[in-house]
Amino acid sequence: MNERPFARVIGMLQAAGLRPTRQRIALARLLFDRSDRHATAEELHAEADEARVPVSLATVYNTLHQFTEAGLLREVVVAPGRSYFDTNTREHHHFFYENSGRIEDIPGDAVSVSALPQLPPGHRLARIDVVVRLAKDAPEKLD
Amino acid sequence: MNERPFARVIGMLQAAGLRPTRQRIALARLLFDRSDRHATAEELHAEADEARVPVSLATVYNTLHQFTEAGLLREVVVAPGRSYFDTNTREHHHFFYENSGRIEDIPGDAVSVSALPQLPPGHRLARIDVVVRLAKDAPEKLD
DNA sequence: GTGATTGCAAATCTTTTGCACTAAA
DNA sequence: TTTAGTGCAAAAGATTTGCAATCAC
Repeated sequence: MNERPFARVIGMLQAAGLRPTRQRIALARLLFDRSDRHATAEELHAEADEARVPVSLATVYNTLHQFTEAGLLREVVVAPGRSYFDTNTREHHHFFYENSGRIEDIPGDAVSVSALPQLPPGHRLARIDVVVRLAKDAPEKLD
Repeated sequence: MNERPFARVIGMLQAAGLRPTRQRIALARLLFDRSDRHATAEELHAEADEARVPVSLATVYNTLHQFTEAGLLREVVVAPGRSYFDTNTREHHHFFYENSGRIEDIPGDAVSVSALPQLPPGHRLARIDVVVRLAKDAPEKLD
């Protein structure tokens, strides 16, 4: 196997102040080798198993949150009962396919908020999330 | 007490095709006697108990979903692990106070989406949700 | 009466936690 | 070594479901 990806990922972890352990390296590779990824903990756990890197689900959860705190991921909440973790941490928004539960980035600034409301006193803007919810169009169309 | 509210609420339920049972009437009154309400199932259940109308938590959940399907409520997802039900079903958006977990309507069209992205084929727009996430103001002013 | 609705408790699902064990520095 | 990180299994929430009892029509 080549080791370029390992090196990149190890550097990324160290830069974030996270010890590059076997499981963190494996999860980071799965997450960041593809951009604009929206993974749930469960999905990532399954992928790790398939990739022959056994990691406990608890560690997947811990790791996702550590990555999020370190700014490597962004947590996206669009559906009740589960969180998605987005490898795209730049400012952007999402399509949400209500039928399949899939999330997808809205490219570039194809959507933007036109006017900012007056913020309540004592508060600052943390982030604006725009979710464009999509339903299946016609009776016979698939997702 | 007075029975105007009962009549209004019973009519609302019947119009929605829901049999006006004691617990649905009680929950509807709690929900709709105040506008722009954002209740969680747990909160509403507690309120019902306080109002001396014992309703099981399961029924609260069922009722909230029935009301939502009937178009009387709108489910809002902003934080992992819990759903809010909004009595305002018109097009509008939300402030989310990250510290307290509170939701608040953004008045009028103080916020609006400027440009709609091209929708993926086979899909139609179900809804656009804009969440303006607020954090407590920092001691020092940043930019 | 008859079918819709409710309540309860158990079941599910996602996520978190406590703690002994293991591995990175 | 020493300390951070991991795994497991149990716990914690939030939500749902199965089914007998109850209520609206």
